[in-house]
Amino acid sequence: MALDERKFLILRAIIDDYITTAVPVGSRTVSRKSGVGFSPATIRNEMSDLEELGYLASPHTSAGRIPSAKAYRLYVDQLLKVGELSKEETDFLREHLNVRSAQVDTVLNAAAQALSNITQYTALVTAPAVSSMRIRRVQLVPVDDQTALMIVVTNASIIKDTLIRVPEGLTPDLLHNLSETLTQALADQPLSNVRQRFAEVLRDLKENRKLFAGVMNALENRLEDEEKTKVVVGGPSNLLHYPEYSDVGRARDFLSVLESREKLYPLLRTGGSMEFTIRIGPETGVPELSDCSLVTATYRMDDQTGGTIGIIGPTRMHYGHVLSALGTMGRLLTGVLSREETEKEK
Amino acid sequence: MALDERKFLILRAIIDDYITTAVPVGSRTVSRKSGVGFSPATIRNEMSDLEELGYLASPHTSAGRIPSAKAYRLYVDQLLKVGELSKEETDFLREHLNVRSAQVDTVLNAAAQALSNITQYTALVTAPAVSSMRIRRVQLVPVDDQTALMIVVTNASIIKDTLIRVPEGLTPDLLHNLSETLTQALADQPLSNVRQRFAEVLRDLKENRKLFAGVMNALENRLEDEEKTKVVVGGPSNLLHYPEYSDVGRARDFLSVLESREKLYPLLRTGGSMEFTIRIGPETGVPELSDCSLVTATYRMDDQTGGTIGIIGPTRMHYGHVLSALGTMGRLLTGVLSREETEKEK
DNA sequence: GGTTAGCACTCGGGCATCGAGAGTGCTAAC
DNA sequence: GTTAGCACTCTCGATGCCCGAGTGCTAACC
Repeated sequence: MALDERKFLILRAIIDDYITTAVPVGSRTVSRKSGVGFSPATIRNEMSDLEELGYLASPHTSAGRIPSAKAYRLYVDQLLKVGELSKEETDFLREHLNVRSAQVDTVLNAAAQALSNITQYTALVTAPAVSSMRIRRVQLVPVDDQTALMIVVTNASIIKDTLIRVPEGLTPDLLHNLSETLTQALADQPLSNVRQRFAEVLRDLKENRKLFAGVMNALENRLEDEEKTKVVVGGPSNLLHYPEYSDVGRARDFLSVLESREKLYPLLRTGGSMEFTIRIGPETGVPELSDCSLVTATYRMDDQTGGTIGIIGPTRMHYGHVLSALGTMGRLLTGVLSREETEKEK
Repeated sequence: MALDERKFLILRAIIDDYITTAVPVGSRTVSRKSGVGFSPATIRNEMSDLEELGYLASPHTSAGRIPSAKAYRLYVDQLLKVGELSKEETDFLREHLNVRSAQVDTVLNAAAQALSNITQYTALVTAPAVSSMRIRRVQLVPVDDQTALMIVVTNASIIKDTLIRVPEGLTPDLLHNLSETLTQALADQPLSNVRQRFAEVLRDLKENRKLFAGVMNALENRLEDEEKTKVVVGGPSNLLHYPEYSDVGRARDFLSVLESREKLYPLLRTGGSMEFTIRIGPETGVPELSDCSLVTATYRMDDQTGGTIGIIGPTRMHYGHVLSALGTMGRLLTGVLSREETEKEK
């Protein structure tokens, strides 16, 4: 059975109400709402239908009804009107993102903080994917006789650094020269090409072969590590405000998901080219999050997909507001991380 | 009134019991304990005295008694026997600390993780104080025409990096030379001396004065920032297991303290030269932590005080175990961070 | 005189009871 | 097709009650 106009209307009214109150909605409540000109009895019939169709559920006989995951799905797909963020809110986000330091880490932290503040849910932010970066420079810095620090400067001034072992007797000047060679070979390459380019360099090389191979290994390992690890969480305790988490057990479960990068990270792998991804309850695939929803968006870095930002909240979250907040933040982040030479820190 | 032998005995029995059960202790329970050869009635008299002296409190008439902060104070000062960690536990800590990466960040994270695991409380770890570090190298890496990345390599391979603005037209080679000059001037200096040394370098300098001044500013700002920010938290949700936090409101308050570096950091400023600092309940000075205790210890880096590690738990925490865990971890960290050339990553 | 048994008393937690309120589903009338 | 009415169900909060745990006091005991 397709849902007719009136069912949509009623369903939306119920969801809207439930999102703000977290209390099961009864027929009287819906009937009183503006825009619905029917008596409770009529509403009841419709609600009964909606329940049968799987959009509503009753916690028990004499409570009202609450929307099911299926209802939220419908809601975000068809009923949702995404508003713009208010001027104040946009300014709030922009301001919070305007940190002195140009360190990407700091920016991401600020972003998570701002998002969690503005939504009052929990924010997740991943670092830009390495695949979206290009190498600017590779620099080897001597640390002691046998160790050097390899520093990779990418666009957006992300730094990856690793200690590598070097043959003894390499002078700073020699390392500097090696750095130049490496930089020339690798500059402006996307990181995904590194292995290949490296192989070419290696082929043309006479001396220091071993060193270069070591550098390459270190580089690759480091990048893989990095890719997997970094998720910044903002406002983890925000969700404890909501009645969904008045039970400590649930709260603990939720928080322990946030502590485990392994569970968190897959959720933030961007699913295709969509601007937004919304996962409702069970759709997250994480049992502990079965009454949470996760909304993610991506930001870009120099026209490549950069990273993911997301909000976790109860399934009855304010999807509209969250979407617009993520949208705005995505644009802001894209701007900040891509600005390159356009702006300088003081 | 001084406490006689028997009062000590009884008080310890009560505290021991309460620490493991979290349930108010009655006279019968104490009497049944091994080592106490008195009837409940006698115990009652003593308990009554202890209450009058401020060591015990009764939640209400017909519950048992619970230890006061004063009692815990006495307990840790005089009654506590600090055991050694078991072989297994020591191995556990060592193993968890044995991470591939030599990055200090990673090590600190691992330490926090291991500590929270082994104690089942919440662990705090601060990065080594900048004052305890020495500069190994200063390196300027070109990023684009007007920007360079300044990298400071310190012992324990901590990296501080900042973008600075440079005059146009500086070639990589020139920057490299500048780096050499800086390194020679600053190498092996403790960071606290930097300003002074810098001034000397600056005096002898003819060209590039401005650039050097810029570098110096950037360096100092960066260091100050760093000092204030970094606190690694391990197992924040661990405390939610305890009945003290069966109320979500308390849990939220606690967690929000962990989220605020401002409240957290002062707690970890090491108070003097003590090996351990124990702050019980109100002694923390943070209202939200009034029924928590905080135990901290320090680790060293190259014979300087490095940073702080700490455990937050309920006031009825297993002080003995926590102390030995912190002691062991402190030694391990000191070892790892000071090993310098003694070991290399694969 | 310190120690202990006995006993009356107190208090909170658990449990059943009860009524109020909210909401439903059904039927019959509009 | 819509609505009013009504009986029914279920939760929630309040009330009262009992039980157990624990205390404090007194008097007896060693």
